[in-house]
Amino acid sequence: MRIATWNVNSVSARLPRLLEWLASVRPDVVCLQELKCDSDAFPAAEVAELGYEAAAYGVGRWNGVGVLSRVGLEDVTRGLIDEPDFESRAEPRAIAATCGGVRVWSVYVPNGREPGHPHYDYKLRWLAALHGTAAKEAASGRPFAVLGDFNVAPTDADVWDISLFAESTHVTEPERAALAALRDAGLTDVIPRPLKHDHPFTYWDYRAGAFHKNMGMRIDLVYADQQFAAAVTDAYVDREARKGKGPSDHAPIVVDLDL
DNA sequence: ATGTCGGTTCACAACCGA
Repeated sequence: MRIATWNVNSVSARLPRLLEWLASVRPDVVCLQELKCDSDAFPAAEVAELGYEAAAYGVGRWNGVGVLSRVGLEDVTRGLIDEPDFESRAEPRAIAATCGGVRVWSVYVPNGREPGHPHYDYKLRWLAALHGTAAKEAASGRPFAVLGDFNVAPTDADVWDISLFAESTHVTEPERAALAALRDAGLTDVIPRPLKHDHPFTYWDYRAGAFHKNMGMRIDLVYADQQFAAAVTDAYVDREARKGKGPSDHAPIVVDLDL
C-alpha cells in the first residue's frame, strides 16, 4: 500500500497538478491539507475519474483537510476529540478515515504566527487535543498514522539555518515537547528520504528562491503507530512536485507499506 | 532581501495568512 500526504495550498489552484501527480505516483491513500474550499466544493468528480473516493472537510478560504482513497474509505471522522476553537470559531484541520484497514488522520496544525500570539497558544492546545485523539486511536488495535502539516520542525537539523529561528515558531521547546508527547504515546516519526541534498525538507517558501537554494523545513510529518511503522518499506519526499510552474510550497511525502 | 503565492473584497488594488 502506498500512502501519501501533501499540503496542496488550495486544491482548486492545484487541481491540474494534483491530478497529474495522482496519475503518475498512484498512491492508494492521500492525506491533503490546505484545501481552501468548502467541503461540497471539493473536486470529487475529477479525482473519481482516477479511481479515488474523497472525504473533505473545508470551510471557506482557510485551512481544509481531506482524504482520498482507492482502497475503500470508511468511518470518516471530522475534527479531533475536544478540539479547541480559535476566536470562538471551529476550524477544519483534522479528518480521519479507514482505508484498506489502515486508519489515517490528515491534519493541518495551526501555524502559531509568533510565540506569545494567541494563535501560538491555540497551536499548543490543538496539539494537546491531537495527542488525546491519537492516544485513543493507538488503543484501537488497527494500524494507524497521523499524517500532515504539523508546522513544527522536530530538530534543529530540520530547518535550513537554525540561527535564523531565534524568535520564531516551529522550533520552540513547547512545540517540540508536543511532538515528543506523541512519540511517548507510541508513535514513530517516519523520516522520509530526501531525493536530493542532506535533509528531507518538505516546505520551501515561495519567496527568495528558497527552493532553489534549499532553504527548507521538515514540517510535514508521518507519525505512525507500531503496526504502521513496522510495515514501512520506503518513504521519500517527492521534491519533483515542488518544481516547475504553479507548485504548492510543500512537497508530498510518499510512504510504501507491506502490510 | 517582507523578494511569492492564493483567496477575498465596500472587487480592476489592497488586505490577510502563510
